[in-house]
Amino acid sequence: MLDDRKLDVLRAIIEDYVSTQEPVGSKALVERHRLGVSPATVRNDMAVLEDEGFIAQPHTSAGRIPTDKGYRLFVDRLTSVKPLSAAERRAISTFLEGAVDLDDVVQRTVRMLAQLTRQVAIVQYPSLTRSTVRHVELVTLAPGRLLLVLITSAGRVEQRVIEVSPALDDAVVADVRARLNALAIGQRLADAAVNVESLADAFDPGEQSSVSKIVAILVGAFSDERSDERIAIGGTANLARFGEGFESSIKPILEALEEHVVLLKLLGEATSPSMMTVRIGHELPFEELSATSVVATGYGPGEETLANLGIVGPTRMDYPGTIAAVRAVARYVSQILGES
Amino acid sequence: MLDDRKLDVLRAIIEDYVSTQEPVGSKALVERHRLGVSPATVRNDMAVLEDEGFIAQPHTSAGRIPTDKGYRLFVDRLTSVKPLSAAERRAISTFLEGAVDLDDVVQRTVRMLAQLTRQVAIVQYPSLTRSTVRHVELVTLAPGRLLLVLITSAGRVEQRVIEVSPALDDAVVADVRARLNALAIGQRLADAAVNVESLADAFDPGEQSSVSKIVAILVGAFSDERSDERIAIGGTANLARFGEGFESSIKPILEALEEHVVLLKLLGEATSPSMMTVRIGHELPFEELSATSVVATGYGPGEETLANLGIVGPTRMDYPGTIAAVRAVARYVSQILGES
DNA sequence: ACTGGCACTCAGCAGTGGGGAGTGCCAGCA
DNA sequence: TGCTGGCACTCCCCACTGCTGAGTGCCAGT
Repeated sequence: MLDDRKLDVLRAIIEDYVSTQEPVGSKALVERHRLGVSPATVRNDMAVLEDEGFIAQPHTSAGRIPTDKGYRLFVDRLTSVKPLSAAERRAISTFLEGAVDLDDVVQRTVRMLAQLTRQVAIVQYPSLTRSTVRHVELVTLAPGRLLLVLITSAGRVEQRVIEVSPALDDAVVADVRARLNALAIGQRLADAAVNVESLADAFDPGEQSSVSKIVAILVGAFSDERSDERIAIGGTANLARFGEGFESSIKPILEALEEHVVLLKLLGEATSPSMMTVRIGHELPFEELSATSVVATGYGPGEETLANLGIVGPTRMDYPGTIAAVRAVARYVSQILGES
Repeated sequence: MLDDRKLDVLRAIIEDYVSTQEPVGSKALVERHRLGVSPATVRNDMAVLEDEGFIAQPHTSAGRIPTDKGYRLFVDRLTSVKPLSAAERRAISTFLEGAVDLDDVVQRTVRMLAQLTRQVAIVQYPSLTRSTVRHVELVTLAPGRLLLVLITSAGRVEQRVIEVSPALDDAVVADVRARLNALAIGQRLADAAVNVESLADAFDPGEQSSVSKIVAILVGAFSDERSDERIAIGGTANLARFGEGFESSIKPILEALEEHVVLLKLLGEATSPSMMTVRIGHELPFEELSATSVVATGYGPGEETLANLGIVGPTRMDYPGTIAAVRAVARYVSQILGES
């Protein structure tokens, strides 16, 4: 039904439309691509493609534009990943190497991604709940006032100030600290939460209430859902560049960018670093984003996925290039996280 | 030269223009405002105002719109702050009270500000260099691998991982920690940096190199300029709402929002919490932002200014309402920071 | 000093009429 | 059977036109 030439025609239409942003006609097609057939033949093919729903006409006597279904076929079957240039790879790697802490890694990543793809980039901070405990620190700031610091394998640091009464004496604090670390280090946060739960039992009755408060707050930090929602965004200025009939989509996108919950839904379920998720137009779970596509993937050291990153742009985008860029950035940042 | 009625006319023009976003004519003016004179008289006044540069005509036979100079006169002399409603005050206070840490305070503030003003809100994180040291903590993660945590009076926490060789023994680490705190607590960061500088001299030759590395990194953290550039942004979706001939300004604004250095310049020099800075159109140091105004102020406990916050919006904005909202939010957040 | 009246200007809008890009279909040819 | 050239048709886009109405500046009168 769809022979090779028809697929070629579809590919050519998408390529032209993406670069010119204008409906493409049969004549222009044969001129720009060596299809080896006449415009009339292409017209027949186009009619079939239109029947099948891969392309559409904005109005009679205009060229064709790809539909979401057309793009879908294109990314699934007509696309070969085009590797980044050596210069680009070098740029990514040196730029990311320069990061000094996790925050910096994320900021640099989002910048890099926005720059490479010329789209709006989104990077989720490494998930707390999915990483392991590297260290727990407990410090007396003042009598009865403690600072709890939690450091995870991905380099994230969370801190909480705790007021306890009665105040704990330094030796007890040291003891609590040692026991907490013994129970938690190397564990996934969820498991660590379970492990430390009954720690207070080991202490004198007079200290138990204070210790349980510490434990409660630590468990709270271990399982804080909110902290999984931290996100960095970059390249919003690219929104203005999309232009040409995309204006009406800018508002919903800006709104989505403000709502981190929506964003997380856009990035989608965590996928392994080697899997790319591409969702096109109406495939997204939001009506207003029907002119928008999302390209996302997971990242994290090894095959373990700590969080997602990706880009948001118009359905009319350069999928092969974008996919390659997202993948490359995900790999580099995974590597950086693995080293530290 | 500019009698009271002319000023009334200017005020009326600005009010109407801000609410309708359309050039306002003499007839419409006398209908909507009880000026007590005829359109013809108003026309004469308008001619004078135009000569003086306070208003302009987009084209002959159109109404007048205010110029930047007109807005300037308006905010300087024709405006009385309009207090927020009790409900708004209550909303601000309860919403900000709920914050759990500094990050949360800043996030909530920027949200609140965006919501109240319906503009793009910007909040600078409390300056590191301008606050004082609350606590310095030094923790051994592994032999030769230390974690340095710096807590400031505003609740900011910075951490650094330090590799030292030879490894320091726990007793020495405790000693360094105690001395650092003795020298730094309560000091402004810049002073603390000076104080700790020569700490290494007090240690054995074998330990000196490691200790000086710690000191160097701490001093680096004390005086890290980059960290003064941390900024939170909210309400970008409001950009889409400005609409109507403002589209061309969206791109420069989005670009400015990406460049934190530019943003800081927009927020301007730190002003005391009781001073408002209003910069209108061409008064801003960026050509491309000539259709944009910035309303900003400082915030921080007492009269001490830790950082700035403000909003960015079209020159055509409701200045009295916006100024009131920015001021109110700045006061509340200052209060919250003072409590903790 | 203010007002009513009047002539003038000009953006915006609706209506009009080519021009051109693109299509669908058909008959002819390999 | 599949490709091609030709042709009639559709309809967006653009430039042009004329009209309307809001708004102005000016002047003479109170």
